[in-house]
Amino acid sequence: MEWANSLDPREQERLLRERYPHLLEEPRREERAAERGLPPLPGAREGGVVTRFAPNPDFVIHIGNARPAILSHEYARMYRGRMVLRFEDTDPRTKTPIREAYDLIREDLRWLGVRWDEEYIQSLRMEVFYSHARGMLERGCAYVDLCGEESRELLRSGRACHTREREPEWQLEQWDRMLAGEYGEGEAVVRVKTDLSHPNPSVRDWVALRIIDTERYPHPLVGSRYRVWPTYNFAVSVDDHLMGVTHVLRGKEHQVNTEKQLYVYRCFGWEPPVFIHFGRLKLEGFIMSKSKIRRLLEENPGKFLGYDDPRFGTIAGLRRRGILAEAIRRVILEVGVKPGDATLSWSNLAAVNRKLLDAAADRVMFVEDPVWLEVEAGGGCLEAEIPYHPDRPERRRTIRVCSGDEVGLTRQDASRGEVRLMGLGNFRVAQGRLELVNTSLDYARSRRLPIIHWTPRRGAVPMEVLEPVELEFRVHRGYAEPAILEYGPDSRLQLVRFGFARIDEVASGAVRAFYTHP
RNA sequence: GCCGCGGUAGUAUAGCCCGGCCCAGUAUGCGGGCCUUUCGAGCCCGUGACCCGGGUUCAAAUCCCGGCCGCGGCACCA
Repeated sequence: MEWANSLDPREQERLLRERYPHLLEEPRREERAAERGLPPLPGAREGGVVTRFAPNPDFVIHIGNARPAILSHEYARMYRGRMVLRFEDTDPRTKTPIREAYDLIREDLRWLGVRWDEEYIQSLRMEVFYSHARGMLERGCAYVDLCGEESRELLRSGRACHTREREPEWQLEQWDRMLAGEYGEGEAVVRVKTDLSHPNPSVRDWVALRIIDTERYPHPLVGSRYRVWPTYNFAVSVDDHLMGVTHVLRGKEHQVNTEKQLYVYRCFGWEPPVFIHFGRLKLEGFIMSKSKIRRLLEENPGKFLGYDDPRFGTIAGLRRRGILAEAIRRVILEVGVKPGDATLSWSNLAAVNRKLLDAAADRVMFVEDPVWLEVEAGGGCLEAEIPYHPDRPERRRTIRVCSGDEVGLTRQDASRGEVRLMGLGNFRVAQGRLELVNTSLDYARSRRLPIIHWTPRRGAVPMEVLEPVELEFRVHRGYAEPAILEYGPDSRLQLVRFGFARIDEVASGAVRAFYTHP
């Protein structure tokens, strides 16, 4: 084994091919297995799958929300079905939608590669919910509860408001009164008749529609046009059916909601979709919670950059840090639809991202906290021709360095004695100077000289790389070689021997970037 | 507290439905080597897991029972 390890990889492969050709077949089969994506969807048939992603536009989405979005999209595509995007904005009071969030969510989804075929906004479909509320009342599946607070007590002990027993005509009359604005908040609600002895009290005669004073809490899209609003469970049931949704993929926090929603399907005689609930998805070391992020933003003005701060687990934050959409897709597809919770490790996401980035990102030299040393090259000049990417040697820049010029090295490299400056030549560090030994690469190899990154002082660009560490930034200050100015914001680079980074801002000749990962 | 759902290496996942091919596969991490004008990538080797306890069985990660732990829900939120 030791012998085999000491061989050149090419030699290893050659020997393998010669002696054990069947072993080389093996990886290909495994590779195919690894690419086999999601498990089949129960009850799915080609062309007959409709999925949906239904966010509340009260904030941007995070990587946990990306799971249902990506999975829904992926399954719809897998079966050549459709995907619906539906904004669930039916609570202008406690989960007030934000006007900008609709677009921010669309943008995040598009960036993630999620394509939807239809889009709906629930606050624009109020008449649909009203007519179905009427339908429920007509059929005796629901009633108008006029008991207010008392109902909660009643329901807790398996009883209900006396209006539950009234006939449909009476219910419809009350319903019209609700719509006419004759009742205030809390005075009248429409409840769905369920099993009053259901073990979960919240399921017992759950509320389908309630009154919200939109004069006080206007909705960002429809203002105070409506006072009667459907609850999540009612709106979802109606819409999922009307939109032909066949498969609902959502987190397990919705398990109980599924039970509630089934009452609506039963009332109308609709066939319910297949419900699939999966566990929570967290990203190690990141804050994902809407409320927490909002609080941090409010309580520390100036400390955070916004909802897309790279220290947050929002899609926008990960994007700003330099994570690629494809990396997020891959890890989410790998996690799949298990009911258990999953905590993505950062190193795992980083590894997937690195693999993708490595093929694409140009290599540029950035020297943190440089030591400037004067070059002594026998009075002459040297030119370093360095490819931007090892796989594309034809694209390269030239850096010219003459005797008397200064170049910057990291403190550590400057204390090494003899080094090879990448692309330039071999130098001895002595008395604060860099003395040229020769330019032979073979020499550097035979002496096993460290091959290091560097920057000329002339034209060096001040650069700051911000590395997210929990809720802080570790700031790396230094200088990058002049070529960095060829890249604008949103460029993703590999800073040689430092790590991957995404340029966030280039202002007055200085660059600010975020450290993505090693 | 009540209801529901889960527990495979540091992390994620395969296998569990239909017990043997699993002294458990893969990815990532970690350790080492080779290669390479990067401490990156690639290649090779190694490392490390079936929550615990009973039971059924010739045979259990897989089936049954009990326990422990984790998560979710218990809104006129979504």
